[in-house]
Amino acid sequence: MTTVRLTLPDGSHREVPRGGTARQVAESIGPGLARAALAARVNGEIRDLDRPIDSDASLAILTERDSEALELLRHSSAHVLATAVRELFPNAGIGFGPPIEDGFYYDFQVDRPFTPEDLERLEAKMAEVAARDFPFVREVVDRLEARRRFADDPLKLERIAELGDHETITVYTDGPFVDLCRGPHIPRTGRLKHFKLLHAAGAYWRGDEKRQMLQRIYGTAWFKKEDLDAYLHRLEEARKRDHRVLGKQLDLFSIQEVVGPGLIFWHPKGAMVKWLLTRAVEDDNLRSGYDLVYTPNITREELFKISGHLPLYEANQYPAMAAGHEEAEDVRYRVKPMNCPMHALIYKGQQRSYRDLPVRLSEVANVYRNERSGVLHGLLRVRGLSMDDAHIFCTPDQVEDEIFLCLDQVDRLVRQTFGFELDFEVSTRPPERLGDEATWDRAEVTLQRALERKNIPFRIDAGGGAFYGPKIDIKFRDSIGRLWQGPTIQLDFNLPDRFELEYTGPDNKPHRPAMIHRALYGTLERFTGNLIEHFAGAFPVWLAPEQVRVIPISDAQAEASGQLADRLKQAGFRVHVDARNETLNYRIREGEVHKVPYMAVIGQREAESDSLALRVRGAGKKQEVMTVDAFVERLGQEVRSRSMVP
RNA sequence: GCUGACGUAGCUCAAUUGGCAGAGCAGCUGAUUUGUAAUCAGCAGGUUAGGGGUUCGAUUCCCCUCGUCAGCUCCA
Repeated sequence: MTTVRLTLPDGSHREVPRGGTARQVAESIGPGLARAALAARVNGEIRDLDRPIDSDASLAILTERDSEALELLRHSSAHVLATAVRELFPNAGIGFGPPIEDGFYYDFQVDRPFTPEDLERLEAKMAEVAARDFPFVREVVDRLEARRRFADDPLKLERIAELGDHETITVYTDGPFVDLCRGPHIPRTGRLKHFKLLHAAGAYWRGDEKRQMLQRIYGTAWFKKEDLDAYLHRLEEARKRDHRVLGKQLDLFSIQEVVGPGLIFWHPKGAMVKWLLTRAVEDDNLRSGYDLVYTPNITREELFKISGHLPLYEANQYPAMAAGHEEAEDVRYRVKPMNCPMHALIYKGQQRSYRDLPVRLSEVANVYRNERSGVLHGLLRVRGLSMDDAHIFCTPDQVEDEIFLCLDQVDRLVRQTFGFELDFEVSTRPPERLGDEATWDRAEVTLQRALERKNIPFRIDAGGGAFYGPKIDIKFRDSIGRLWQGPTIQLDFNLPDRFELEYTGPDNKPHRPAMIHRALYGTLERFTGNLIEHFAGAFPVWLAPEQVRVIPISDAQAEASGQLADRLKQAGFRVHVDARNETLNYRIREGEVHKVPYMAVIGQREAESDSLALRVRGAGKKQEVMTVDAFVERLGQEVRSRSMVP
């Protein structure tokens, strides 16, 4: 009898008969490991514990301590969910059921959508399936057999038809349920103990909105009860930092039903944050060699025909408006969804020499996009956007340097200033696009090479580019982990053609410039929303709408408090006095709840000594008494350096 | 846009099988003059998102519209 030699992670070796399993190895090491074993990593590939091993290999036994095991648990949980669904809804069609971050989902084709009561029943049924401790059994089948087994399930048949001829088709059985699945799985359903079904929602089959809508059930699963509880608690906590909740509590912004969804009212405090952010980016732009421009909010729609926005972007634009009084009736206007055509016109307005390039035009501009109603989301997805937009016109061989400049700005203004972790993605050509293939090839390569030269890791989002060019997208996470695109750097070799932009080269001949669209924050709306969640509403002092709240202990210090506030205002700080007829405790609490960075408490001692008792946000009772001059010095330093305090 | 859930005072939430719409906070008035996270009392606050229907009677049941939330699709 032949054996295979297995190398364990500690470098030791085990021999098992050819066709032996990882489970046997685990058993030979010890009963504890045998009980804990969930799967195996064989030559780097995760496999079922009971899958035979046919040749010498490296082998690691996976237990719940391995992160891969959690993914397996969730994938198996999805199968258990499907098992439960088939028990209660025998006719349900079975779609996809993958593990996802923190959980899993499964898509079903059912006669009616799932109700919250259905989810309760399904959860109970899942517990039952888990308790019966069915083994997950892997089986290799040929195409004919696969078709036969899933003959009554068109969704599965569609997937079988897509599998290549050389691909191994496997099915997994747990108790009464059989699924077409690549695996691997945990050994038995009994390992599933701590799970919860979270919600149901519609989801298009194959992610295609032209196809039928299936019903998706989301759930979460963990090895330990503490982990499940901690996760559910984390979801609750996240709700508290939701920018829509904080926006109301801190009176930053509102959205008014009479005016319409996706249109933001910036209240005084939110407007201050937005203004400070705008100043910061304009400041950086001017220092980085950009010029500032302002362009119209509406235009004859001819402009968007030239640019190609019509008809390619028309679904996202507001419909045309009738002509002004003195113009012919067939002249129609559009509100602008983007600034690029406007900036292209400024470029085109004069003869440009290669000596003038790059021309960098920046504008924090309001644009309006008719986003579909279901996608709107607080500040993170709106219809009226303030873009910190800019367009760079340069020679083709300046492109890479200009992209470096943009990446440096993003690093300085976004990563360093706010401590955001950045997540880079290159989005390539979409199905609906302008321009020829060679141009797209060149543009996509340019972007990737720029990131590689900067040693910035990135992912590829195939087909995610704009209609006029590929882009580097940079994403943020919101309070519950959803990704939102912030900064974007987009290459465009198409608009220069459509507007026939030119510069005169050293050869005294006309050349076509390249064009880069770029936004550092993305939009002020989305960026501010992300910032609110990032700081949980507690802005660093340079960004806080109210930096200092002066609190007299009693009426006797009201005048001294007013004078202190005036001095601080003269020094350029944002200050309010809270001399309301309330207890000191009440006013301190208000200041903390409203997340004011500093409270300056003025009692008799302070009033007499030109000093203040400083209470720092979040630091509790620990107060510091200092002179007014010392405080002004400290505050000024913190604001100038945009330091992340308190 | 699609699927589902939801919409009660400025905010957070109650209201039994369809039977007079309520509380806390915020607001206003008064008392209190406070040394670091909610002083006390009184007053006021509503076309129950909007419209239609069923009913003796609708916050409650049905239909339509608008909006919000979650997900899908789309996107900064």
